[in-house]
Amino acid sequence: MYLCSVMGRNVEFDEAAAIQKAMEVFWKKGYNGASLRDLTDAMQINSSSLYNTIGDKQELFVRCVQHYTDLRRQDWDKRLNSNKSPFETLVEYIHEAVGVIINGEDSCMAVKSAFEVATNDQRVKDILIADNDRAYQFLHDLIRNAIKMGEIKTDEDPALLADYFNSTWTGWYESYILHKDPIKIKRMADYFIKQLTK
Amino acid sequence: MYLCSVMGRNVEFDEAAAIQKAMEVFWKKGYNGASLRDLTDAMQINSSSLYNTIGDKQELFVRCVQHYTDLRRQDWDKRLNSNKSPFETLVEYIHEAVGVIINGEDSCMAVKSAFEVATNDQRVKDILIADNDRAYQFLHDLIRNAIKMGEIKTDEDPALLADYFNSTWTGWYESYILHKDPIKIKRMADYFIKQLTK
DNA sequence: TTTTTTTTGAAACAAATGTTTCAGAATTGA
DNA sequence: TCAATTCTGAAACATTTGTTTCAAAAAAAA
Repeated sequence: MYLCSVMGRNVEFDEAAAIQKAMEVFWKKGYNGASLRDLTDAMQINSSSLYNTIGDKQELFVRCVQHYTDLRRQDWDKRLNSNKSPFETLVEYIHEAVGVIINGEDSCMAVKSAFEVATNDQRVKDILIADNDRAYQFLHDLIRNAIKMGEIKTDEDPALLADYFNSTWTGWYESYILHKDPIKIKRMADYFIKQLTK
Repeated sequence: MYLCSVMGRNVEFDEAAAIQKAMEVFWKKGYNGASLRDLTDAMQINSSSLYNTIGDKQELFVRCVQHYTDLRRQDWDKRLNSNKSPFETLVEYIHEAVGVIINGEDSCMAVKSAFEVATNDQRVKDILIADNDRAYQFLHDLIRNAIKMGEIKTDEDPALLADYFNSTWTGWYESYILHKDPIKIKRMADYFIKQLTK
């Protein structure tokens, strides 16, 4: 991708940090709502540097979405490799995820991007599909293992339950944007957990 | 709002038809993605006419979202006033809604708008809240009456179930944008109905 | 008809958009 | 050290943006 070939000056700015900053702008304002000035201001670089190293606005957005989903992947991996039981891990995840919805101020970038640009930009769509598949895998593994270990008793297909929760999830964000009602989200989360255990 | 006071020329274009056209553009491209040229081209009016009768871009968008939610309200009213039983109405609605997700090509404008602009535009947010409340009412009425008539047996709170479905709903749109898998949506819908009946 | 008021169409508006240019600064290897 | 190469900053680029202007057209009331 970037070869520090033979000679010349080195890139001055921290690319990873710049992507992080750009991601925050896109996350908040959306793809069309974020201007290049917004972005370069936050990244603290000149547009010439941006176009030299990363590329145009679309390319930058792709990188930001990729970064966003990478962070999620890391979180899921960490949780899967903990020494807690599957069901414990699942419940903890759901509760923490509710916390993210309630305390976060900008909803979920993956969801926002799916609705705003996934239909127009195939590369973004592919990244979001991969992210969604990993979310599904995460839930599916936990539910399946919880059943195997007898923590959950259900005659329902774990694949269906994973799909169902994976999508249910999105609606909680919308609900919270409109109603800003933490209790409502918590009740729905509790209901979902209850469905698993009976 | 508009008084055909005493004298002068009449408005030439059909405002309702123009709003409908503008709505379709916003629906497809989003608020920031739709330019005034896009809009006036579709509406087949000059921008001076737009600014004279309706107002600026924000005002136009508000009217379009209002129009979108009006159409939904009409649909719910019609269904509530049918001579079918509550449960029958509910199941029919869910199935038709699945059909809209699967066959429609632009997801749901209310959902897209919630994620793109509800956090920035209080007027849009208020319209979407009212719409969401009506959707809740619709589901709540049907579930409550179905229980009363013995069509549904559940020890769960109808209010919770209505909330739950009302938000679940949104995730099915995202799922379909990414995976374009009709079976997946149908299975989730069937699972939801099954939850109600047992 | 004439007068009065309003809408329309085309053009123009300033500001903002995404992107490129290029001279000079900086860093590397020789 | 010097030559070679690359990055940076500021400015400029052509478009596109949302919005306004205004003369001409149209229609209602006098």
